[in-house]
This record gives sequence, structure tokens and C-alpha cells, in this order.
Amino acid sequence: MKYDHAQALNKATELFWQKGYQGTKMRDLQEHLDMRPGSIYAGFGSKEALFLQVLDCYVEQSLIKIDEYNRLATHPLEALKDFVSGFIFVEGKLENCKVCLLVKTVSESETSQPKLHAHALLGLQKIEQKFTDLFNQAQQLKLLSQTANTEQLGKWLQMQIMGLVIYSKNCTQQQDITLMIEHIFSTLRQPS
Amino acid sequence: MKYDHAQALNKATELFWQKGYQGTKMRDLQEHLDMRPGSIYAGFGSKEALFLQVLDCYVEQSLIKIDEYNRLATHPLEALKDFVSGFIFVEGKLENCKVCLLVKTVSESETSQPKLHAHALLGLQKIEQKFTDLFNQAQQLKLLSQTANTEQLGKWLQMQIMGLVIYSKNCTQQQDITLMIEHIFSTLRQPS
DNA sequence: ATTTAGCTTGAACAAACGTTCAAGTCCAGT
DNA sequence: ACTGGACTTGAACGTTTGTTCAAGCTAAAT
Repeated sequence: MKYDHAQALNKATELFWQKGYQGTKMRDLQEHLDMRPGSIYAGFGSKEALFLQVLDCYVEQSLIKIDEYNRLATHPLEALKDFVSGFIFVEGKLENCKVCLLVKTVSESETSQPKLHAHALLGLQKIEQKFTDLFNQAQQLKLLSQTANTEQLGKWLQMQIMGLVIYSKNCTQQQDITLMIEHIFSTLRQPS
Repeated sequence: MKYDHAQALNKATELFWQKGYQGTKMRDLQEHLDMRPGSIYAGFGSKEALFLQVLDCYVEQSLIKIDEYNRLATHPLEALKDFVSGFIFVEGKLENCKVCLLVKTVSESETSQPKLHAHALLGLQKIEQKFTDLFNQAQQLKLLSQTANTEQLGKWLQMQIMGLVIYSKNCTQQQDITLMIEHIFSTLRQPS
């Protein structure tokens, strides 16, 4: 039975996102992808090579999602806020939140797999750049002070999202997170 | 050769902090602790049981460190700021920063080891409570608005630290992080 | 229909992993 | 000095893991 490469990659992304790199075993993948070992290796190379492709896939999906939010929103800041909220409240529920795959990878592969670590950092930088782009748009729309440093804002938002998704694992009150998101975005208009 | 239990636990903490739970193999521990398998199992029970003790050890060390900062600082907010800075800039260097062991554990054991996950969350809650305690002190010292919600501030600071340590892995400019820390603490005095 | 190249299957491999347990060592009590 | 209990050692165990490769399958070309 011939498999669909893109579909397999998406399914692998789901699984690695759920279990992390080390926690995902080849036998898990075989089951989740409904593929046998030789096929996985023929199609993707190795566990590590597959994971690098998964990271790329994840980043691309994230950038596409941000663009979608930007298309639907009234303005870029609202898009960013919707993106963050959608990331935390999956299907409206706090308990569905999953730690960002890139963050998970950075943390997990800090010392053990330099290649994965570096690749995840690159992914994070791309997403941060997308944030900065949207802040630039917002600035042109006079939604932000003309003197605000949009790069700094991009970094700040990235850092906040990182904190939010981890913190969400230790939080049962949706209200707490909602307040934090409100606070983050309400203070963005004031340059530091 | 008789080993020192507390010293072994501290060394195990170092190693698990560096490599994470799954990344740390028993053979790593044997080497790092200079102990043989049977001794480790006799003294600590199992890899998992040892790790739970390590989490406790890490939390205790963190609480003690916050108390030390509080003793040396002019006031509680300075103590918290020094704690954060000391956590990020280890020996004054950004590149020495390590992801908090509790955060690492929460991320890594999200789906695979519920017991470790829950234990790490408990540890995070204890540290957050310490933050809230210091915010209470600061409020009594009139350093914070009397109407500020110190619990919310404790949660906020915890979330920010989580974001900061992860973000630091993707940041080579010490100035970026310093600015963020300044911003976090300068906006604490204004109730949300 | 036959052939062939490309792909898929899955048993099996070597290495890695957490753990056990018999033998040896140490030390305190008599 | 001797004894016995507690502890340490480390070989070995059974299981898990990433990967390979021979056999089989499929589909397109002749």
C-alpha cells in the first residue's frame, strides 16, 4: 500500500508534538502513520531527519495560521491576539493547550541533540519575524506609537507566548490566562 | 566505598537538570555519582523515584535561594529581581542560562509520565507561592499599590520567568533580556 | 502476458536501557 | 578477633530502541 507523503508528515507532526522527540518511538510512528520501518526510512531517512522535516512543517503551519488570522481580523494586533488565544484555548478549552513543539524541542534537546536544538531555534526566529512584520503593519496603521521598536515588540511577544503556554499547564483557571493575555496586548501600545 | 546521600542527590540534580529525565541514562548517573547500579537502587529506589527526589531537592534549593536574595536585598521586589537575573545570567553570562528543571519536566513529561508531570507542577506552585509571599511583603512596605492582587502578580511573575528562560536560549543579545527584565519589574508597581 | 524498477513489508540485528541479584566488602557490636 | 547485618559492586538479565535488508508486492512499460 502506497502512502501519502504529506499526510504522513502531518501525522508525524501530530505525534512528535504530543510526545516530543525522545518520547516518540519508531514503533509509535509505525502505528500512527500506519507504515512499516523500511518505508519510513525510505521516505524520510532516519528518525532525526524526519523530525527536522516535522519542525519545518510545524513552522510553516504556524506561519500560515498567523496569516489566516491576519486576513480575518480587523487589524494586525487583533490577529496576533487571536493567534495567541487560539493557541492557548484549543477548541475554546484551556486544558487542550499543548506546549509549542519548538519550545518543547529547545527544552528537550538543550544538551543532547545540537542539530535539533539549532533547527528549533531557527523556527522560533521565523515566527518571531512574522510577529515583527505584523507589528510593522500595526505601526503603519497608527495602532502603535511611531517610535515603538517593532523588533523589540516581536521579541517581547514571543517571550510572552513561551511563558503563557508553559504556565497554562499549571493553571486551571481560564480567567487567569485570559487576564494575562489582555494585559499583554493592552500594554503593547505603550512603548517601553 | 560508602557514598554521601545528600551529595549524591545534589549531583543527580545537576545531571537531570542538564539532560532532562529521558536524556539522563542510568549509566550517566553511575558515572556522575560514582556509584554502581545496585547502590543507586538501594539508596533511591528507581530512576523515577530518584527523579522525584531530585525535583524536591531542586524546589528546596530554589526557595532557599529566594530567601537568601531577600535577606541581602534592600526590599522584596529587588530580591525577586535579583533572583530572576541570577537565574538568567549565571555567573553574569547569558549563555550559561539553563531552562528551569521544573519547566523542562513539565514540557518533557506532558503526556508520557503523569507522575513526574504532576510533581513538577506542584514544585512550580510552591515557587509561585513564594513569589506571592514576597509580593505581600512588598505591599506591606508600600512598594506596591494596596489594591494590587499579589496572587495575580505571583502568577504573572512565574509566567514571565518561564518565558524568559526559554527565550534566552534563542537570544544572543544580553541587552534584549536585560530590557525585558527591567520592563517586567517596572510595570509591577502598576496594578492591572 | 511478461518484465523490471521502485516501493513496502516486517523479521531480525546490534546496541542501549532500567533493573536484579549473587558475591564481596565494610563496619559496628560482642 | 570474630560475626553478622548492612551496604556496594558489577555482571547479567529481559526489554526496548533505531535501523537494516531480503523477500514480496505493485504498477508502468514493453
